[in-house]
Amino acid sequence: MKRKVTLKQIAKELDVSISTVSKALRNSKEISEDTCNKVQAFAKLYNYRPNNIALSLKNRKTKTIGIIIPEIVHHFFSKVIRGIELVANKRGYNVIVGLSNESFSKEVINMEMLANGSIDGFILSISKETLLQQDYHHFNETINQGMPIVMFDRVVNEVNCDKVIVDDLLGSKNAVKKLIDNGCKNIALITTKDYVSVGRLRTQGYLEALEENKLEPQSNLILKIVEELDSEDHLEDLEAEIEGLFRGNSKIDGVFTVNELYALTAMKVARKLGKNIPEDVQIIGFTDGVLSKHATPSLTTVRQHAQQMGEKAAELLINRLEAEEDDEHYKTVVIETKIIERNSTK
Amino acid sequence: MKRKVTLKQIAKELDVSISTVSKALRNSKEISEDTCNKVQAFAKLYNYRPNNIALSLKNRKTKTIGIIIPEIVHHFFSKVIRGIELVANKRGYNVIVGLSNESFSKEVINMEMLANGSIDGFILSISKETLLQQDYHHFNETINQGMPIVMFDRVVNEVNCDKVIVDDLLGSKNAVKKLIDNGCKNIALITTKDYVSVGRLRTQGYLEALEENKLEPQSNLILKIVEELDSEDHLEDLEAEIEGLFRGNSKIDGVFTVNELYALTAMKVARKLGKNIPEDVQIIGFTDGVLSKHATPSLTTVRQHAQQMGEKAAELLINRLEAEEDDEHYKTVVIETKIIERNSTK
DNA sequence: TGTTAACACGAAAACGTTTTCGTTAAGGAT
DNA sequence: ATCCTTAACGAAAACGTTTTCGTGTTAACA
Repeated sequence: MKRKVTLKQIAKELDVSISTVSKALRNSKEISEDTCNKVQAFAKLYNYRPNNIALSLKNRKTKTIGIIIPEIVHHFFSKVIRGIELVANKRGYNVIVGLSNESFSKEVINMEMLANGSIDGFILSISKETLLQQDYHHFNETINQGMPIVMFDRVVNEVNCDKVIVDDLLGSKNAVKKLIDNGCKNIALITTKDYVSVGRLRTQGYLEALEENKLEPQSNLILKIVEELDSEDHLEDLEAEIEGLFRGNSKIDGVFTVNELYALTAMKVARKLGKNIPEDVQIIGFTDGVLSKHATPSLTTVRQHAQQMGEKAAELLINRLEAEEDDEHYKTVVIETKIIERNSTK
Repeated sequence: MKRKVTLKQIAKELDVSISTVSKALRNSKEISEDTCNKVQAFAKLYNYRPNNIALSLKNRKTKTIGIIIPEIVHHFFSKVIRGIELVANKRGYNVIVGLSNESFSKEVINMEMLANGSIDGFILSISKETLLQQDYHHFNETINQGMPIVMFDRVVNEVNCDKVIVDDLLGSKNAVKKLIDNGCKNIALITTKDYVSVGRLRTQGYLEALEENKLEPQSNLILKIVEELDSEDHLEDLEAEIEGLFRGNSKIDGVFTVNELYALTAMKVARKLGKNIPEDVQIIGFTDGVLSKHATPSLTTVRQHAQQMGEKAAELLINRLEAEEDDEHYKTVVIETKIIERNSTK
């Protein structure tokens, strides 16, 4: 087992100084061609690679991006990571991942672990608990220490930084419009509680679409799911809630949901109640994940371009990291959504 | 914007030496109580945190684990990551992710980037291209340089290291046995080409189950899909292939597939051909992902316990990293599979 | 012969820690 | 008055780089 070889060892072996070795490897013209060749040959032979940690310490930058997301077993977030990784690697950066698991304290701890020199900047999406508590001091402190942050998807006005978001409002509005254009008169909304910003915005899009089409919003058509039911373990409860919605309103002929799972469950319930999709009820879900494409019938969805979001976020961060002077002007990039028509709508 | 404060700055400010500050912060009894308090108060005020990079350089360990996986937008791999992250964080390690994208060269490059000091050890699953080329020198070189590797799922005998695998053979065998017990006489297999080790093993399990039950394997019941059709973009081609399988053999009453997607597609095709599931055809898929649970009918699967695999892999790696003397004896941990019965079987 | 310039290289600082090994002064023992 | 111990602290090395600034040698030139 041969340990990694260092400049010092090469220097000793070749009986020159460390500086000479370093310069020779970088083809400095201070060093004679002879010595250069000798050093390079030796380095190649022993497979010399500069130690990243030493370089990081010296350069005061790590060429590493920290990602904090609430959950990784999730199509949307893993696609974002892929996008980040793609451009990060292309530009010579590594990516280090922390999971907040939707918990405030894990988010804080993870950020603290990484902020102490391990990374150059953050790309993150805020955990639900943090959104609920509205405590954003850890973000602002990090930024104050000179470490840039780019937020995506779940963002917040209280923090001044670059952001990448989907146009939740417009995306939802267009989806609901589509249902209206397709002839739906009684469109139900299945959404989350309002403190999740994306839930709130998508709800707003729903309402605006109704309003623009002179449809009266009816409170008994709107179902706000408490977050506990989101987990895979409470599918029956979720199903029961949605069944309640349908039973309470037999005229429902369209459903818009803020995520895939709600949409699939709604389809399941509708079928169970003897309704045909899309003939009797048309359904559109926000978030285009794996489930939608393979559902029966396949689900019409609002695609978010998750990978593109990741790419954009990485670009914003790296540009800022490599900018000469720091730009106090923070951008918010809006990624357009797109309706993917499948078989759950006419 | 206040930059991160260092020992040197504290020392200067308090007019003591760097050593004194360092010791005071660690409550060394070499330092008077008075000085200790003063230093600690100052450090707290300025929110001093030791620089991880400097510590890494000094200690010659980074407390960071490198993960290389072929693909992150994949339920199985993201669950493994979650498992790794879980125990890594618990034991004070961070996790840095590299994606090989199933490419040999990206795998090599990613490993080289991380191996030069950024991490203490690897957890990885081999890319398809690497498996195809059977070139494992980068793994062995890494290990030779003293950096431990733990492989999971896609492993290979040519590399001597700790491994965590699912019992693909037994899992498949049991699944096929179940189909046989349920009355199936003509069981089709939809698998991948043999160079993917898991595909090969699962195929073998299928064959053994048949053999043990005195059923003759029929080559026209076995469909080996070329990897290109795996992607989401070639769903129709995949469908066509599977339809060919069914049309070529109308007596098929059971199907075992090596992944979820094949299973779902098989269900789709069967339905299209007027067959009822599970009455006419029963289906079991390997890999218990999101699709299975939400399919219609829901899919009976072989669960792999991906998160548990990640946890185990992380344990193995960290134990080795923190072991006093290095143990030349490498373990292979086998994670038991479990059949999750749903509605695609009787 | 003396001055200068080019060449080839080395010493040392710096990045931020921790730790070993002094060093100084005070105080007690003899 | 001398010796020894102890408390409290500082200097310096080490981790592995890069880079700035010497420095010595040689050759060219007046």
